[in-house]
Amino acid sequence: MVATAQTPARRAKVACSSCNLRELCLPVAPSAEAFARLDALVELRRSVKRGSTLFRSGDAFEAIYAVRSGFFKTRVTSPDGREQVTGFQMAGELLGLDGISNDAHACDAVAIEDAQVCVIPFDRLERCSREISELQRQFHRIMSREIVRDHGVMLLLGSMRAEQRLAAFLLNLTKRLRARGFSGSSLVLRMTRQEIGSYLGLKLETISRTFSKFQSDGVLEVHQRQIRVLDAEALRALINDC
Amino acid sequence: MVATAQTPARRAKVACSSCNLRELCLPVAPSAEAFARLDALVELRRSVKRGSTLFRSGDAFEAIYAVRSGFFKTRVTSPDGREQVTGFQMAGELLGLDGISNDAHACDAVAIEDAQVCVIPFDRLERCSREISELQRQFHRIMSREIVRDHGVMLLLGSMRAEQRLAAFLLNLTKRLRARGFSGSSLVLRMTRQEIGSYLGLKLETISRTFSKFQSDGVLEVHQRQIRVLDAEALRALINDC
DNA sequence: CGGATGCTTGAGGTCTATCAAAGCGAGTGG
DNA sequence: CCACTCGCTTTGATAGACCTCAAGCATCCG
Repeated sequence: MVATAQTPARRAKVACSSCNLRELCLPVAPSAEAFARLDALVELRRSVKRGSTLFRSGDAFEAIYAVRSGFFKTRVTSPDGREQVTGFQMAGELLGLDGISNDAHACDAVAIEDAQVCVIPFDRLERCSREISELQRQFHRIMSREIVRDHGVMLLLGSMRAEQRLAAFLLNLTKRLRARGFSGSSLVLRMTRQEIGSYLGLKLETISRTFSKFQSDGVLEVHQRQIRVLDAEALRALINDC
Repeated sequence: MVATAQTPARRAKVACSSCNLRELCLPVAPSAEAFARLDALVELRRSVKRGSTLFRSGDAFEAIYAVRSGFFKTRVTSPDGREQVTGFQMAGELLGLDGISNDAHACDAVAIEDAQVCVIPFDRLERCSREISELQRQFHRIMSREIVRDHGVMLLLGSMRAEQRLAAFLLNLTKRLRARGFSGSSLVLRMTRQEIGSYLGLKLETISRTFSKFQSDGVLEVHQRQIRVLDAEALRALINDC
């Protein structure tokens, strides 16, 4: 591992007010005055090399993180080593909310490609959100959105079959990519079949087979991790019909 | 439906400071001054008859609710009518956090036995938590705990088999009952096999069969909804060993 | 008492997991 | 530059867990 791989800090100029992700991220500031205060929120950035962790279950909770670039997965592990991917995070999304409850992180956050995050010290965020009610509201919204998202995953895991799960996964992914200015019909998966499978409660072979089926049905074009969505409507129909 | 079934309000004297659930609930107030302010948080109580809803998906979000007595389930429903129970809530637990994200509730909360809740208007809670940092922190802890809990359910749904799921469910239930002063070795289920099954991603027949297996293994004694845990260690072993 | 609701149990079917082998692609070192 | 290796993916054959369908039983309540 190279020395720079884990560089914990980089004193680059950090300013939420001029960040092109601010529409998607934590700080929705209404007034100029609020924005000025917000810029003090983020202390520094941190780079995380592909394959290494931003934090691990059990680590002391100090800060939450906003993904600036790259891609993460979060996972929980049971005592006996069962592993479950609980989510994939891309630019503008927050990591670490699980740590608040016990002052210690409850999952691992692993970069699945080289990434950079903004470090938001949590005590500072709480202090700030006591003074800027819009920030407080936005933070609450984001936590709530995470809860709603998790409920959606529970619905998926509890009641859908393999094809429906993968369809839902792809539609969710393309929606988030589209929100970031990508086409949404053509995408490169950043995660392995195994990671997708873990997230969806399926085995990697099942993911692979389902991709193949979608391809032979003319719904997708699949070349390894290169995916082209040919018939998004068919994916949507899978979920909404029976 | 009876007129009293949906009685929206009851102007009983409501005071968190003298509530016997305060250890489990939202308001952990450190100072007497803080407690005085907290008592203004809860506006009123509301009774919910068994089978009727506290709120439904789509309802405008105004308040969160603390269960004072009774038992709730929350459920999400997909467009095509698939239903997933996302949780069971007992005294001292909060309901409605899902509504913050969109100013509208994202799930249904159904009383599965006659219940009473404290209504906590959300704007008031936010205002209050801007002034009492301990309340703010506690509220954040509770939201975070909900996220961590959901991740645990995802692990369960994504990687456990029927026996393990039911074992985990029972252990969770007895733990929460014990925290409320009940024995934990003997309990009465408030929910049907179907509701348990929905929560665990299984069919009611599978729940029934698994109960029967636990009984023939000498782990449980089952008489309909009357459950006696004979060998909690065996349940724990099911989850922790492969 | 009789109907409604929920629970139990059986038999057979389906979906997904498991095990196994081969193919592809990217990166490495000779 | 090519051969090699390693990680990831694809595909097949088989097995197992859970679902589906169906019937009968228990419990509650008007």
